[in-house]
Amino acid sequence: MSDNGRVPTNKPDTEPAAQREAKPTAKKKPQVTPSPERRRELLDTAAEVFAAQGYNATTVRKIADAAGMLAGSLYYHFDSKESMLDEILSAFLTELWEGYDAVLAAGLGPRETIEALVTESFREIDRHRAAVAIYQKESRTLSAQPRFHYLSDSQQKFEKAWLGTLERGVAAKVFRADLDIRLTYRFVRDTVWVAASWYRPGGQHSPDEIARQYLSMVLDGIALRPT
Amino acid sequence: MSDNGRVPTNKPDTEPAAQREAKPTAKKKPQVTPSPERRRELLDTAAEVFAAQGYNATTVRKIADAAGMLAGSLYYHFDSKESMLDEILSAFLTELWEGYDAVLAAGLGPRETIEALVTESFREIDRHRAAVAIYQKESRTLSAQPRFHYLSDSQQKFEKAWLGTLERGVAAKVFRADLDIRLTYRFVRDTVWVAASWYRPGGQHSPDEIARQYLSMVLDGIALRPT
DNA sequence: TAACCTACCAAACACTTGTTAGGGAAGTGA
DNA sequence: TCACTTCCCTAACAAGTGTTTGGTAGGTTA
Repeated sequence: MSDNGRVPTNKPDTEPAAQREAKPTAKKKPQVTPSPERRRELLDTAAEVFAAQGYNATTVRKIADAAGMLAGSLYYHFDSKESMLDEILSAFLTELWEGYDAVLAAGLGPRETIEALVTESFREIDRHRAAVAIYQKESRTLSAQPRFHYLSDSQQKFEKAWLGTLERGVAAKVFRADLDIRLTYRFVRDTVWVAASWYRPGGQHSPDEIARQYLSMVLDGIALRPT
Repeated sequence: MSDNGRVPTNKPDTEPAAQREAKPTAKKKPQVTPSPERRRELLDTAAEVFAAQGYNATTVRKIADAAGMLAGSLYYHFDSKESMLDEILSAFLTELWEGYDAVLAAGLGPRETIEALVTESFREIDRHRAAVAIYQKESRTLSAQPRFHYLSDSQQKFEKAWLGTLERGVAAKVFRADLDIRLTYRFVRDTVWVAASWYRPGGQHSPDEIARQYLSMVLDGIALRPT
């Protein structure tokens, strides 16, 4: 994606902890225990609204509307609008890196690694369309905030994985050596992730088919060459 | 770009008109005449802030800060935050279409047309980086508003030009016929315009050099093929 | 029945938002 | 000197913002 890095700090762990203990130093959230299923539901609708309107343009009242409740009621489940965003993004990144790490650990050749990463990316777009769209729009500004520093971490790890693979490919003479490698990296990265802005699940092509055609274009180009 | 269409309605003309006449039916803006140069200056700083923070996250007070004045003072030059955005985007689109129309009228072959359009696009990104970034982030949501309907118009015209050229190229056997043409369109379109998110003028590569390498990747792919 | 918990509502809070109204200082032209 | 214009400031406005507080209906457990 256009701005990413380390595998996210395991938010899903730190937060339930805060709920369980309810230390006297922690100011908010008494010992209520909202169900995780309902939280997931609400996060999904929140993600849709964020993706459609943009995070800042989305009011908590709009989210509540979409969820069929009043604004204040959201605060039974979450302690702020920001932490909804946080949970949406970190959940997405956690799952993304599960897939990526598996690919990177498989010991494939450079070309096959790129193919697997692209395919995996389109599958993530398919599964987390809203989260990816939010990430695309907001990550640049968010990563300045300490709370969302894990976005920068992820971005760095992301760049290392892709750039490294491309460099391996150049060394192994499977990728062209006459291109600026960082330009190539941004090219491949962006072409994949912008797709989240137009992709709709259940469309004409499956994620794997889109990945196949994208890879064909990126690797071999769109020009017809004489046989 | 990712969401575009017709050449913008000539805003630059309708508005000075409204100022000159000052009809009794027009509610606001008395007969003051702010200098166009100062307006341009302020629009440039506003565009930078919009691009950096996002339109909705940008308060008029932040713009005023960046311009070294107070929020209310902006309303001497503009009648709303929204009309600043309007002017930024329509000025950009006007210039963009000047370049595009010249290319399309030149009667080039399909491949040469794509090359010229891509090169022109990177030059526009170089000149209107902020406006392009704003356009990328906000056009999807804005085009729903009647005021910004010219964004949809531009998007349609844009798609027609690029898709038509690609189809001509397939018919002329200079582009591959085995790809989904709409996928190809989005691929080429997005690869070009996302560049606005990372491009900084005065960087390592000139716009023309970036265009050259991008074209090389898009047309011939990044894979090294046996000679 | 009583106690308790979950999930929401009703109503307000302090603050920020875009915008406006009434100036006033500095310059220009007569 | 006077009138006028340009450009900004001060101070406020109403609406909308995220968030909190104190409930309460309905279910579950004892």
